Amino acid sequence: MGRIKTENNSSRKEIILKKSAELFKEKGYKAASMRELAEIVGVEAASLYNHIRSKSELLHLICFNVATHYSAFMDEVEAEKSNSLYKIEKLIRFLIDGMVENFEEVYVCDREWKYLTEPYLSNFQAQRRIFRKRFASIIEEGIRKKEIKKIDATTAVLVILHAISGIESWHRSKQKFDGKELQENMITILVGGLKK
Amino acid sequence: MGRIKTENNSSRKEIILKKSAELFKEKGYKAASMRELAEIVGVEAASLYNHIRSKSELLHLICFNVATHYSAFMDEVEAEKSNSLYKIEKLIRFLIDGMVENFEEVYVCDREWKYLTEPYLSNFQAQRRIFRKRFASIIEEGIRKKEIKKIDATTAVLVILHAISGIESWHRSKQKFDGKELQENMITILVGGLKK
DNA sequence: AAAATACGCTAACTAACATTAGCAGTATAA
DNA sequence: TTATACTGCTAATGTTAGTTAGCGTATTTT
Repeated sequence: MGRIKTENNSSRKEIILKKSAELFKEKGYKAASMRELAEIVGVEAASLYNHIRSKSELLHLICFNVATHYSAFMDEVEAEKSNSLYKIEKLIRFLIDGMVENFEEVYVCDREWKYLTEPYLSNFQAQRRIFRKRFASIIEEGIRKKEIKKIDATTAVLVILHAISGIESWHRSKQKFDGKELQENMITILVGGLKK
Repeated sequence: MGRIKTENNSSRKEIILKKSAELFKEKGYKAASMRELAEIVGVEAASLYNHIRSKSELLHLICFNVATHYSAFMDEVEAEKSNSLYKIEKLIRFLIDGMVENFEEVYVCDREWKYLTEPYLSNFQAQRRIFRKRFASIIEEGIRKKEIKKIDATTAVLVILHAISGIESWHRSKQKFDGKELQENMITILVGGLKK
């Protein structure tokens, strides 16, 4: 078939990874086959294994890339000296940006992580739990400081995260799509719903 | 193995359907196998086919049960003579109730519908599109009547629906769980975010 | 230029999958 | 009680899956 084109200093493995995220997003991890992936990449299925260890390696690379990215941003936000509502707004904007820019990876991480194998599965779940707890702490801080309504912080986190991960439907319905406008609308609804 | 117990006037087919929803929810449609389902039901895999036509029939029965249920409730709400915010609150409560009471079916309908086969797939997508449009119309009506902030109604629908479908995480984190409290928190955040 | 490594190919393997055929026992209705 | 439909079983079929082995060619390194 010919070899994988390796342009703009991304390795062959990175190309496979990127294409696999697109495929996993479209078909779902289980329904996506290595033969399909190979065809997209422009190579025979067996050739993929010169670059990757297994199908499941692709999934866990995708998931942990996203998780690490999220965790790093949370570090930044926590370090900041500003009120809780602003921190939350910043988080929401970051998450929406991530959804818009790295759509496939984030989507796969959100919806397909359950097919991770041990020990990655447990590790991933732990990271996710921690992220949510840190998010909830910021909300609780806001409630204590009377910036935010008295609500259950866990539920609020859940509402925010799932509202954002739902952006995929948006993607499908409007092809030309204004990330900024989306952000402003969601901030209005979500931050508006929290503000006292 | 023995035959399927058919207690409290539910047919064998209904038992299989119920169990399949649980299995599809836990493993995902593609990853769930008929052999697993058979074992759960207490029978050999081949025996299932005395009651159902195929694996995919199970999925489309689940999805269309939910879709029909949703559509019927939307009829009710639209017929009502009340302000938009109240209608929206009613819809949100209904959707949360559905998520809490028929958890598996709703979850599967939400996350696994893409594995429907034609012509069911197109049909389902159409029904879903219509439901969302009707929901958005109620929000737009509220905006016109100045009950609701000036936001993009489509985005608002998306935020609400995905926030609710995210209740699954809740399910996992707290086993003993108060549906009413969840409802009040979500109404506060979501309706609060819309109200002018 | 020679040696070593990277890469892609064909062919094959094993496992799991949904589903069907055909047969036997069991409940139901005549 | 006999006939009919129902329900379950074993065995088998055809597909598709992920992955490996082994070989040849291209590229990179020495």
